[in-house]
Amino acid sequence: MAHALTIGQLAKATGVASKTIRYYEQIGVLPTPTRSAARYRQYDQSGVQRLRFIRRARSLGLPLREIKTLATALEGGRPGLRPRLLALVRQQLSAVQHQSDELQLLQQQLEQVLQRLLTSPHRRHKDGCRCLEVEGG
Amino acid sequence: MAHALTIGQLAKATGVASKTIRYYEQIGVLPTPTRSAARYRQYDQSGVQRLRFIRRARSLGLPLREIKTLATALEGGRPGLRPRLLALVRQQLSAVQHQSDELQLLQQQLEQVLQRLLTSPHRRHKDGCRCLEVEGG
DNA sequence: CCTTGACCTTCCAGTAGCTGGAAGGACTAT
DNA sequence: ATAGTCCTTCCAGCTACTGGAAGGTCAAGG
Repeated sequence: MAHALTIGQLAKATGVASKTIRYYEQIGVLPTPTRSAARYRQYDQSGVQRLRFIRRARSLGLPLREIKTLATALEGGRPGLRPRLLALVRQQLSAVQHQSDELQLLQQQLEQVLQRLLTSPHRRHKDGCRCLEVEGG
Repeated sequence: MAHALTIGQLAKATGVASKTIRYYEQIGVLPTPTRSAARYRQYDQSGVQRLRFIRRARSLGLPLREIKTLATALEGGRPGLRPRLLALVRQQLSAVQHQSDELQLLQQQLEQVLQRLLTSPHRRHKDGCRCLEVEGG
């Protein structure tokens, strides 16, 4: 095979650790590649493409379970990919917005705690430590 | 023992599942409680306090490993608690801010993908699917 | 006394997405 | 031949729980 990549070369080309690539294969997110005589994995450009797709999806926060479905549909050129992807992205977007709200609340609470720790006198905590208490917590 | 709570009652009082309480005990975040003749766990008000402290810390995103240290120091009334707590909270705050930035970027990327999915024509993906590509991704 | 149902006990296993390490084979350069 | 770096497999661990099986306990009702 011309231009066949070993797992290490694929790892370098994509910035994904070899371990992670094997793991993706193990759980079926990546297809099993061909092997050399010495049982080394051999990848080509389509392997690079697929791995890049997976990482983009991961970086958007999609779970591997979903990515597996998507990537398989993609490989097979099956229809219904776009609606599924659309639904997933929308869902992910609202999850992210929710998470963002939570994180903002968390930040406020942490700032509150920080202020209290900095300003309140050094009193003993006999009745349980209230030093982490927050409004609405 | 007067006012001894079973694990289920503690669970109700704090809103933490019994399973989780046993888990906290198992990893040493909660101390081993006294037992009744039938080996039922017996909790008192200090158990409630400590569990509440743990949940507040968890809700601030602190890892159980750190909480274990804090809670133990708290129990023993050991000094150096405040500086440690202060450091942890500051650290957590900056982690949260970082996460918040990432989340915001993620949101933009998702919106970008969503727009593309909605507006671009339905073309075939022969050279790998670029439908998830984003600026700076 | 016996049963029913809700509680409690322990232990084992699984979740998500990797990461680390051990033990051994393969390839390259000297 | 040997050193060093790659590759292989498998097993274990991480976080913070959660689910389930198999069995003991307790209070109430018939």
